[in-house]
Amino acid sequence: MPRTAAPPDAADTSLRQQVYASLREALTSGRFAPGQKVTFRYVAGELGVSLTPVREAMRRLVAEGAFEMNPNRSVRVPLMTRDKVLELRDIRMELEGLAAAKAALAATRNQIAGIRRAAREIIVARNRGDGATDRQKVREFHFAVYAAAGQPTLLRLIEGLWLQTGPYMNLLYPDFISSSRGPAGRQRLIEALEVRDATAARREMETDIRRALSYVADLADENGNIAPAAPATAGKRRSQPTTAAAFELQAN
Amino acid sequence: MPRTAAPPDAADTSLRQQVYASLREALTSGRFAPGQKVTFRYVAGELGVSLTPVREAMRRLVAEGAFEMNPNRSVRVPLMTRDKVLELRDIRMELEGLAAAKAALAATRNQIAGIRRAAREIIVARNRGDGATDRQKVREFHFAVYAAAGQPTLLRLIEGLWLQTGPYMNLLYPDFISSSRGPAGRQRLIEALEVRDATAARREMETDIRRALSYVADLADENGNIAPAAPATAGKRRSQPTTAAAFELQAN
DNA sequence: AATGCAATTTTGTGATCACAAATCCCACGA
DNA sequence: TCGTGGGATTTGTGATCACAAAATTGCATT
Repeated sequence: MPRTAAPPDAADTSLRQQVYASLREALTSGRFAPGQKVTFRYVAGELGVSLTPVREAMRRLVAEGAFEMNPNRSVRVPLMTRDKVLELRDIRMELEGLAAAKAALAATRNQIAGIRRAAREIIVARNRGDGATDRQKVREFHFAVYAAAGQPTLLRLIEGLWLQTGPYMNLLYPDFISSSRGPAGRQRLIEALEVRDATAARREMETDIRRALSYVADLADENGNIAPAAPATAGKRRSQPTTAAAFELQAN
Repeated sequence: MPRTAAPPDAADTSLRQQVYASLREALTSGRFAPGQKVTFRYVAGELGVSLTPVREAMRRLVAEGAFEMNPNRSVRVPLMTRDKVLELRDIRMELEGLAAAKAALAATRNQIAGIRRAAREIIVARNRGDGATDRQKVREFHFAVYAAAGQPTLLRLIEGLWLQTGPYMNLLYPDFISSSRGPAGRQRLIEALEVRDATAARREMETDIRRALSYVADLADENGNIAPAAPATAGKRRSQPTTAAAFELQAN
């Protein structure tokens, strides 16, 4: 079937957008291993669509740095190196620090309440030992702050940066959580938002990011590589166990 | 013809990449007016290629914010508003300030020489009243600094931001240049790079960007719009003078 | 002259086809 | 046992086709 009509309202229901959302979700939830090759036809087959929307979605992800492309024109999940982590750390400190500062000046009472709620849910999930929910809520907490800044371009840039660190934050979560210093920093950040102290909000956000990504950088081996040099191909020639669960089209 | 072989070396010779480069050039050189509608078929016809590479190139530019897409799925050059300029100003101060600081720590003697050369060429062009060369050299000066930072992800982000401000910097150049404070700031920046003073380099870069974009923001009318609310369509139905020179495929 | 409204054209989207470059596989020989 | 070469397969790229939603035009009526 060539197409299905577009509902009157609803944001973007194009297949391209759904494929994009699906791949994003697959990346942030760690469904693809770093270094893994991902072919257009594999994704198209998995999602039951033609190559066209897959190509556009994957090209966009390549442009965003979530995938990388060999000179031999094959697409893979980027391998992380110490240098790249340190670069991302410094960029994120700037941009997410800026967003926190803006949020301190602009956040509404409702937005602060939402941020506080996310902070509570992190504690609950962590006490239960529920890693998946923990990570999800940490993400919600951060993006609730960034959304409160009310700067759409800034938000878009930050989303792109999270997408690049995403697969690794999942992979390294166990090591990572054990070094966490707990909810004190988030509490101080929330207080800074309440009293409109942009400088303090920025400082707390920068400190949090510096700690997290410096920790990740220290996990690098002597060659500067961070995760397993795991090859793996998702294009499956030679059956391949296909242990990874197939992913599905996301409605956006 | 379906394809032409790819040279052994050379970066990316795909049509998609060439179309992307062509549109980028057209945007930064002000060949498209803000608010102008740009259709896939128009670009494809102008460049003599099929829709496929044009779609991929333009979608990427939409993702980067260089084009924007109506809910009715038509692509246009974004209109600039005061709020957007101020947001871009603050983001660029952070990122380009960071790049300048990193450049101060990492720039080689050769790189500094190249930066100094660009600074000289700005002066020459400006004295000649050659606006086009002036703008080009200003761009080269800045990107020579950013390249010296040696941070590929940071460089990519900055390029995306310049692409968003690009069409307007051209449009507003005459007003803009009259308010410029001359080469003193660039000279101080170069000196900071030479003595490896990251703090001073960052300060100079931030000051430069703040001044330039604050000036642009002040050009907004009472509605917050900056450039002409010029409609215009490049899809040309109803002949249209077609004053704009056709643009060409770029080799990268 | 202004305003609806239907017919026509334009335009974005997705599927499919053709082709060449990469990659893989397997047999063959040192 | 370890390359090595050549044929088969996979895979990205670009062109083309089909279709529906939008935009535009043309005409009729007030």
